[in-house]
Amino acid sequence: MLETLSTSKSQILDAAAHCFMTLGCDSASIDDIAAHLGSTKGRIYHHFPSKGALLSAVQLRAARFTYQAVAPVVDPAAPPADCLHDMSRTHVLEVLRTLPYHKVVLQSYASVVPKSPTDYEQTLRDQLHKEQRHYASLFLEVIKRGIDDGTFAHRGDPRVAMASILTLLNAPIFWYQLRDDNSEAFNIAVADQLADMAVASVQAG
Amino acid sequence: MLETLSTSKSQILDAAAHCFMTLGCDSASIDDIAAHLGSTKGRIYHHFPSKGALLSAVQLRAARFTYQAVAPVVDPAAPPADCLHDMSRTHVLEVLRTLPYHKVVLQSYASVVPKSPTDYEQTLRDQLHKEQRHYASLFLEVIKRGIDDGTFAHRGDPRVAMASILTLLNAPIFWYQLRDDNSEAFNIAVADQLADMAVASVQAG
Amino acid sequence: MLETLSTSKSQILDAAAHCFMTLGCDSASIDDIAAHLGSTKGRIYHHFPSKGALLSAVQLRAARFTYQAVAPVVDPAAPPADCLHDMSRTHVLEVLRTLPYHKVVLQSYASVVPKSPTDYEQTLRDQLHKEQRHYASLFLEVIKRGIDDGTFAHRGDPRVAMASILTLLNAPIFWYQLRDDNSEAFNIAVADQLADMAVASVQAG
Amino acid sequence: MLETLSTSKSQILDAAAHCFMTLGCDSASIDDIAAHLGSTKGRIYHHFPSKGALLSAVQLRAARFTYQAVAPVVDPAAPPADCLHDMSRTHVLEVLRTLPYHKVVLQSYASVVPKSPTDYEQTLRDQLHKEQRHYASLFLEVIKRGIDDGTFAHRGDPRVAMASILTLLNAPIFWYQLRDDNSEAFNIAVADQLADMAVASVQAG
DNA sequence: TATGAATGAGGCTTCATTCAT
DNA sequence: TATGAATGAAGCCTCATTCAT
Repeated sequence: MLETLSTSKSQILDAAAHCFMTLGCDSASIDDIAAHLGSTKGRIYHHFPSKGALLSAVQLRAARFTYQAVAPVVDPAAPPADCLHDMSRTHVLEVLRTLPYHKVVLQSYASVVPKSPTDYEQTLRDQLHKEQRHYASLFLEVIKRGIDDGTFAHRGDPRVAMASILTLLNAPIFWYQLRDDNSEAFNIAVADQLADMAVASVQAG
Repeated sequence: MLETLSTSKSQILDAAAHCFMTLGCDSASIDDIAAHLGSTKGRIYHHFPSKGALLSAVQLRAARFTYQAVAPVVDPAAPPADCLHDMSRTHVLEVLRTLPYHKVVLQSYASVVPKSPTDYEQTLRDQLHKEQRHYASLFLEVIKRGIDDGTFAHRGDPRVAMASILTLLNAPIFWYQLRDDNSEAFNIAVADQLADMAVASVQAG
Repeated sequence: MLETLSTSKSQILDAAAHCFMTLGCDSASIDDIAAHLGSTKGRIYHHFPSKGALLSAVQLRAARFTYQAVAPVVDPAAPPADCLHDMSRTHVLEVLRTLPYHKVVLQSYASVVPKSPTDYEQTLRDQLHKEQRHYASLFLEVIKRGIDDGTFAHRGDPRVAMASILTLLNAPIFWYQLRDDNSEAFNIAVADQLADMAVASVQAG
Repeated sequence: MLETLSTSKSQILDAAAHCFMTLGCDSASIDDIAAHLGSTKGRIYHHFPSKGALLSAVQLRAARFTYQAVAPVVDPAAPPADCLHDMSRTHVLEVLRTLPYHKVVLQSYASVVPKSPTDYEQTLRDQLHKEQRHYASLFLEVIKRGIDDGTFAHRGDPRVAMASILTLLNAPIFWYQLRDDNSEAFNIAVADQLADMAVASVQAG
């Protein structure tokens, strides 16, 4: 399931993520991506059967970036508030590190099903949604645990809380600008501030 | 500045918002919108000079929906926590009421500058950004006021807090499904839960 | 045949000639002409049944401008060289005076039959060609007279000579720029130079 | 600068020249040209980025046809009258040989700047004007030489004389009909008559 | 594996024209 | 007489995709 990617495939995915981010998923053409790679589109079509498949591959990689970063810090034995804080902080840092991929995911969250997806593309999309749900469940579990032990307030639907926290943690996708002078210290400060807010937003009064 | 729209223009905007939401800003074609209207695209081009201008008009309307709902409940004399709660609750309710428009705004937040915008389109986009900044400043002011009087915690940059809260309040855009059975009670429950979380996320520990 | 035009019609023709000249016969739209008039296209359609009819009316007026200027100076009793010189000089001066109209004629000389002309439009075009042939015959007659009496050289086909001379006299259409500082003296100098060249080009060596 | 064209590009240019000539620069559609080629418009857009670029390429080729024919007969050592006669005769013969291309040039002389030219299109147009000016200078030089040595009359501006002669030599573009029975003898007769007229038009009385 | 030519469907836009008022 | 809304046909151009090499 988590097969490693060839160098060529990985290069193509980076270029695709960059172009999808910069120009938009729909506006970026296969030619744009090929130009960014310094080759022709034939190369892309040898590795990915269609534009939709390429897009899904980018989104899948984005999901796996955060999963692989956050999963190790999940600790069912730790106090829920501490655990949620660690997970949140790690999530934000990873999102900032691999921003283009997550900007692409955002665009497709907003958008909708393609007009006529291939079977293969549909399979990829199903796989993506499955992994996204699994990742979200990591956050849902810790929140439920906190509600059960009284750490977190019991307000409305826990799934709404989870979705809202994940959205809050993704907020930098909207305003963070990739620059050369983005110091690691700045990223950490942002991650800490958002993790604090995330925990506070569900903490019992 | 807030000129009223002719009936024909307003109908076109509603249809455009619906199609942009359903099919995506890029995928939705002018023909799709015309078909939804039951007329020809000539009608659309008689009122809007380009697809980009139509999109900007939808986004501008979205910004004005929330502004006109929230501005009246801003009360500089009220305690910051109460004020922020009222504003948040009102914001969420208005977003749920006019969801298609805000889904469109989300998509264009994610996306990027069009490849070659007209001068006129650029003007519309500038106007939109100006009104969006003005709206955001309403939230920034109350947050600053709360930090100053000790109600809210002083964590990092207040602008990051403001942006994160607005993103959190917009979270239903990602998961809320328009249905016939969406009771007003459900909307109010969601709005209360999110307003609670928003205030808690910045409240002093 | 030479019915006088109403003021409104004449204004429309001037605007049309200006737009056709500036933007090109095909590129200039009825809206462009209406905008130049400061009204809407309805006004144009009240006076001219179609764009083709409007174009033909402009061309017809151009033909009549030169005819009405040159016809009076045709003098079958004068020496052919003198007569041709007077006609040529007068032609050039009139062309410079009513340049927009003649630029339009040039464009349609170059271009070709419209794809599907109306009967009415075809009638207008036939009328135009008839008047153009009649005007050309004035020049052909004096050239033939000069060849007969030995003033002019007998080289090849007299009709080729006539066509070439008319083209030479119209040459300023290609390079003359309408400006505020085009003095009458300048126009006269150009007219004299071209009339000299025209006569010399056929004069017996 | 004078790169050779691929076979495919050259075929496309021939078809374009023919269609532009037959139907007019504006009326001829890319589909018309593709139909004339027996292929799809995709093929044309693979080689030329826009209709304007295609038009400019045709015009550039026209300019180079006459330049490459006339440049070899320019002889600064020859008597001006002889030199001008040879150049004129050669020009006319070449124009008759490659008539479609020159009819296209005529149309665009008459017409005007496109409404919103691309940078690339503007570059092509500048290149064209540069080569046209250079070609015209060949004629201007010999005329000046004739005026200096007394062969040619000194009437007005030499540049007006040059422009008028070139226009006179291009006159057949207006009336010459491409037919199967256009004998070479006929072309030569026309070229001789026009060259005679051209030289006579500037000869000292 | 990669390229360059070619296709064909579809989208945006323009515009002459008509019509109700 | 003039306007403003609306239509429908057509044109330019883009682009994902295929194929021969």
